[in-house]
Order: sequence, then structure tokens, then C-alpha cells
Amino acid sequence: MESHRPAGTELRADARRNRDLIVAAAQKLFLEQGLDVPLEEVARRAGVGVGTLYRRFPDRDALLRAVSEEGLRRLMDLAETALREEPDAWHALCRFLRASVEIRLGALSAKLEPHLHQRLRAGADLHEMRQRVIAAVLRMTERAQADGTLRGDIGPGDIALLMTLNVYTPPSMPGEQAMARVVEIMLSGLRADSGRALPGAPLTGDDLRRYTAVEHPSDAGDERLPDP
Amino acid sequence: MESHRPAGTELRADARRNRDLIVAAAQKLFLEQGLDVPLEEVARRAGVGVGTLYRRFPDRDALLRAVSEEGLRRLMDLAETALREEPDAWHALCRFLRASVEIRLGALSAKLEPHLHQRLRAGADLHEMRQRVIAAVLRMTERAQADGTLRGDIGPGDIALLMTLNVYTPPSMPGEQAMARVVEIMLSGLRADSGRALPGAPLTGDDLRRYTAVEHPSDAGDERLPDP
DNA sequence: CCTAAGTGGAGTGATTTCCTCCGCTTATCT
DNA sequence: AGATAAGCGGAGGAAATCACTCCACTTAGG
Repeated sequence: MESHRPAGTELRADARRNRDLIVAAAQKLFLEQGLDVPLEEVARRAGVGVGTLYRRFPDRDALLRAVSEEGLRRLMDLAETALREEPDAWHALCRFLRASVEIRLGALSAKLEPHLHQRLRAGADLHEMRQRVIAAVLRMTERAQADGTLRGDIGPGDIALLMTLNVYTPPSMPGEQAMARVVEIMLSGLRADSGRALPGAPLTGDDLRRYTAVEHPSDAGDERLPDP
Repeated sequence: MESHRPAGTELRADARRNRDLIVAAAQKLFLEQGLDVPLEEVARRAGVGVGTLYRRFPDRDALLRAVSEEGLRRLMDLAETALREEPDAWHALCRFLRASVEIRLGALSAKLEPHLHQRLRAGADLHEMRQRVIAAVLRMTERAQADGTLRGDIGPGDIALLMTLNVYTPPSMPGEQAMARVVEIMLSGLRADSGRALPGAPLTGDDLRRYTAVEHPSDAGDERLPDP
């Protein structure tokens, strides 16, 4: 996704490095101060001049896209390696949820969501990554239920929601250990031998996918499933 | 907490109404658009003139304080009525956690936190409310464990953290039902008959209280227990 | 060592936001 | 009903903030 660069042209090594510094700085600052931090501040934090930033990212939106993409890619990696490296579905699920804590983009995700949404509809390859995350979660859920380790009245959407909750939690907030405990509590609640029935119907994979197709309601907010 | 008003003077009825409209609008807008919405917009949304807003809240901070206070008060009510009206501690706990979803100040809380913090230290009556929330949670936890309904390796801090997670989740995000399911999953995970031991030590009431006393680290963020 | 690619940051113009001020409206008391 | 103090709105000027460009200088890479 090298914005609008005549294909075949590679970024010079130092330019590439700067680009990455900028994205990293942007991620931190967007998270800490909101999506409207002065771009000059991003540049300063990245240790480059504004000129450099503007050359690489023609406008704020381009930067947002880059940050979104990075986050989503990490999430996808998490899901897929969990599925690949763990022996059974239940453990994959555990690993995925535990790891989701590490991403913690916090409020950033929430703010990013609308932007992401546009992009998703626009068919960027964000869309593909998203589908892959969903697919992975779906597989984990189905298999774990077949194994009898995951309680039956759960849908992939529920898992996604738990994961989202973790991801949305600002890293500045509860410490690593504290969050780790929360995740284990969640996992306890997901085990097949857990308490009584949940209210309502399991959130299905379609619920998840449908969400992608839905128009973004500016502030009529209701019944939507997000992800970063 | 009527800011700096010569005691004994009451607000005229309409003024009072306007004041409340402003706080309500501010809460919504802070949540949706961040803590730096133009105050003029708050005024518009509240259906009053800017003049009115500035007369009642001399600066943005005063408004922030009012919003914080309102949120914390609701939380306190939640905790205390749950404890008062439910027959046993476990049900009180369930009710408290379920209700915490309704507050959902979302990212607002996170942004508000630093401000709140200063105020807490400053000894406003925010401090008292906070203590009362903590006290209620503490009682629920102890009793429920004595009853054998709440698993033993949990501390009040853990409960508070779960609650916080709910409160911090933006209302614009997952629908009511979806969140309700999440809470039930959490509760399942909290029951005495749930899965294996949690990692680390239970978060104690002191952990909670200590947090209040801690200096607010601007971005060194680590190991802290928040609340809205 | 040559050159095309990359860099930084001062400066400009436009936008946004704050906040005051005052003529008008309305609640409240008698 | 009438008096009056409290409250109201929003136009407008001052000030701050931002986005973005431009070009003289530096550096990577062959």
C-alpha cells in the first residue's frame, strides 16, 4: 500500500526508516491526544521535519490509513499464528485473547473506526485483512465447540467482542498483570463447564460480516460490531 | 458543588434547567468528539447561547469537573443501591456489573481521568464518592466470597477493573444486547465453580486506594487502576 | 565523486476558538 | 399586575492554532 507511487520505485533506505518512525509516532500521539494532533507534533515526535511528513503522507487521512493498516495487520498475525501454532482450538483461542491485550490501541481504535469503515467499503486491502481475522476467529470458535471445550451458546461475534474490548482498552490504564487477570476471567467464563445460559442469541459470523457492510451511522449508534 | 456561588443563593429555576442541559450536552459531545469540542458547539447542542455557558462555567475545566462529578455520582448510586436492594452479595455484584454497562462514558472516562485525578487530590467531594464506590465494591466482594459464591482468588480490584472496562467502552460501539452477553460471560468467570487459578495475586482494596494517591504519570503509564 | 532522492523548518495565509459586552427577556416576589 | 433582579443570546474582535509550500542544503547509493 505505498500510496500513489509509480510501481517499481522503492523508497530509499533512510526514507523508509523515516516513514516508519512517522507512523509509529502517529500511532502513539493519535492514541494519547486524539486524531487531531497537529501534524507538526507528529513530525517532531518522529524526529523529522514537517516537510518530510507531508511528502510521505499528503494529508492526515493518508497517515490515518497507514496507522489503521498497521494495527489491523498485527491483529491478523496474532489470530493466524495462534491458529497455526497451537495444538488445539481452545488453546488457540486463549492465546489469541491473551495476545489481544498487547495491541491495546485504546481509544484510538474507537476514533479510527469511522475512518476505517470508509476504507473497508472502498475495498482497500484492509478489507482482506479483516476477512482473514474473521475467518480465523470463526474457525477457532467452531473447532473449540466441536471439541467441547468452548461453551455452546457462544458465537464468533462474542469472541470478537471480547477481543475488541481488550484492544480498545487504553494501555495507559490497567497494568499488564491486571489485564492478564481479566482475560483469564473471561476465558473461565467461556469454558464449556461455565455457568448458566447467556441472554439473547450467540453473535454469529454473519453478524460480524454484516457489520462491515453497514453504513456508518454518525451518532445513531446502535447494535454494531466494531473492530480496529 | 456549585462552583463559587455566594452560599445561600439558589439558581433560578430556568437557569438551573439550562445548567443541566449544558452538562448533558457536554457529556455527549465530549464523548463523541473529544474533550476539545468548541464550547460554542456545546452551547448550540444544549440550545443555549455561548454567553449562558460561559456565565455558568467560567472555563472548560469547570465544565469538565461537572461532567466528571455527574458520572461518578451515577456510578456510586449504582453500587450502593445494588448493595442495599439485593438480597445477597452475589446478586448485588451481578447487578452492579450489569448496570455498569449503562454508564458507558467510553473514551471520555479515559480522557477525563487525568483531570479527575487532579481533583481527587484536591479533595473535592469527588474524593468521597470515590471512596464510597470502593467501599461498596469491597463489601460485595468480601461477602460474596464468604457466601462461597464468588471465587476466592479475586480481589475487589479485579471487580473494579471489570467494571471499568465496561464503563470505558464507548456506547456507540457494541449494542446493548451484545454488551449484556459480555457481562454474563464475565460473571460466569467469576463464579466460585469456575476454571483454574488466575495468574498473579488478587487486586486488593488497597491497590485500589493506593491508586488514588499516586501521581499521574503523563505517559509513563504502568500499573494503574483507574475509574471514571 | 556525482546526482537524484531526500530533508528540514521558517513563513504565510486561512481557519478556528475564545470570551466579552450589552440590549432584551423572563422568573419570582409582593 | 408590576417591579426588578436574574438570566439570556449571539455579534464580533483579538488571539491562537494549523496546514501546507518552498527551496537551499544534505546524503544514499551506484
